[in-house]
Amino acid sequence: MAASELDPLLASLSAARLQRRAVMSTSAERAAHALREQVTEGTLRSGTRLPEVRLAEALGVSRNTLREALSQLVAERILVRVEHRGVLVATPDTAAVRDVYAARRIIEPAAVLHGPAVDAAHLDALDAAVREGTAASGRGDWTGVGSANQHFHRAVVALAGSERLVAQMELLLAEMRLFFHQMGDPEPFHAPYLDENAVIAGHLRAGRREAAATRLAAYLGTAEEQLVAGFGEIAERARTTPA
Amino acid sequence: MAASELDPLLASLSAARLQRRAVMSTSAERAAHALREQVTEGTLRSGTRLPEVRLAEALGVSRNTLREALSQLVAERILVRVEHRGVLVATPDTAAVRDVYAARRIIEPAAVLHGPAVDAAHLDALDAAVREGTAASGRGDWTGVGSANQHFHRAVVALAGSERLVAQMELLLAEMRLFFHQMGDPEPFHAPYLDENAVIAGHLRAGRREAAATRLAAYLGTAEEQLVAGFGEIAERARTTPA
DNA sequence: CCCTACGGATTGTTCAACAATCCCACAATC
DNA sequence: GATTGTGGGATTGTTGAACAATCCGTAGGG
Repeated sequence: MAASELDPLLASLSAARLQRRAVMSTSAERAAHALREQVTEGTLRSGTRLPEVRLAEALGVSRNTLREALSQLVAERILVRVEHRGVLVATPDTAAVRDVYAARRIIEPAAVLHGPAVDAAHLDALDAAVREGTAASGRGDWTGVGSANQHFHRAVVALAGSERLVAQMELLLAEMRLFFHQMGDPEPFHAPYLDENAVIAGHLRAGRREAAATRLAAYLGTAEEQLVAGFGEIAERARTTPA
Repeated sequence: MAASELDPLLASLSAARLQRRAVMSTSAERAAHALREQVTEGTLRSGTRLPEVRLAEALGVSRNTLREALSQLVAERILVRVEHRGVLVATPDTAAVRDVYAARRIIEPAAVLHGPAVDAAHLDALDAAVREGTAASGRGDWTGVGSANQHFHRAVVALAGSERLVAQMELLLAEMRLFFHQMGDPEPFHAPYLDENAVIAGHLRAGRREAAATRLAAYLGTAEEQLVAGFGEIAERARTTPA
């Protein structure tokens, strides 16, 4: 009947409505988004307390609404809540680095090896992230390189074909931003991996999954050790120069 | 109506609230815990709406506190929030099953193969879960078998040595409970896997990681197909008997 | 130097209210 | 008869103010 003519239109309309909803969202989500950005950009540094009243005023929302936003970020491990003391920006330690990398070493190589969704779209996403990284590197924009790296690893996990796995990976990657912000000079933690990403993307495009997986696994191992060493230096400095 | 269906539940919730007060810290967490339990136990079925005022009264907390709890459960994918319509118990579909299993097929075999934490404590946890399952099966307690199964797979992922990965796995397993509650007869979805769990635990205790991993991967494949078939039947029934 | 009491600040939680939005039933229209 | 307005009621999103519980720094007292 005429309904079949109408169906695609109806579908596009309802899709547009959902999208508008997702963009506008509720004020709690907007507040959470703003805070998350401040933390991942490094404007809010690890350990800073977030007093509810002042923060609520600054964000233009009520305290109750703010608390919903804070709870969400606590669930994402970006913030930490201490009872009757408030929420603070999480301060990762060596154990956090080891834990995150233990998870990544399970997920990422397995996605590369066994992911069922190695198709054109996902390969293009990988290449796009690689290009984004080299472009940012050319500008000396190391924060940009960090974002590009994040996009690369999200694209890697997307090969598994699971929205949920990607969402969980994004939590790990957001926590990684906290790691980097604790390092002094970001360049040595990002620069060496630009070429690695390109090589891995090339392997995958050529169908050499095992090569890509082993390269990625090695990559994750050295990156972890480098970060742990960085945290060791921080601890050393804190020990020798007490407040 | 849905109201009369909800009432006895509300009563039981308010009864349990005194019990938990001493154990858990904040009342938002207590409320979230109580609700999560009701959903995973199957008392609250998929699709039921959770009106804020009545639920807040039943749990003995204010509406604002309840909203914090609901937000947390929404983040866990146990509940779904529709703007201006409220939160409902999530109703998974075939896509959700496929997505969850895509994630599990990445994480679990990799944890078995490459997990660095295959020590006595973790092997004991596996065996304990196996015993818990056979015991529950002996009582004909299929909900108990489901819990034991959940514990088994949590123990499998714990081999990876990452708290965060275990936490993420627990979200997937909680969502699995929703799948099972939509199936009519739980037995065929739990019984076949008791022996499999025992075999896998045995392989791991003997150091045969590859054998354990391949067995686990096959296991996950058949379980997924079985669940998808179950959901197909539900859809079929809904199509042939319209409301 | 250690302990303790005290006061201010912050959180945990509640309550009451209002606008925005959705749902449903009913009337009006073609 | 099916489709389209059109209230009215219920529910959510959000706010503001309030109070008790708890923490933290500080000032005395031993």
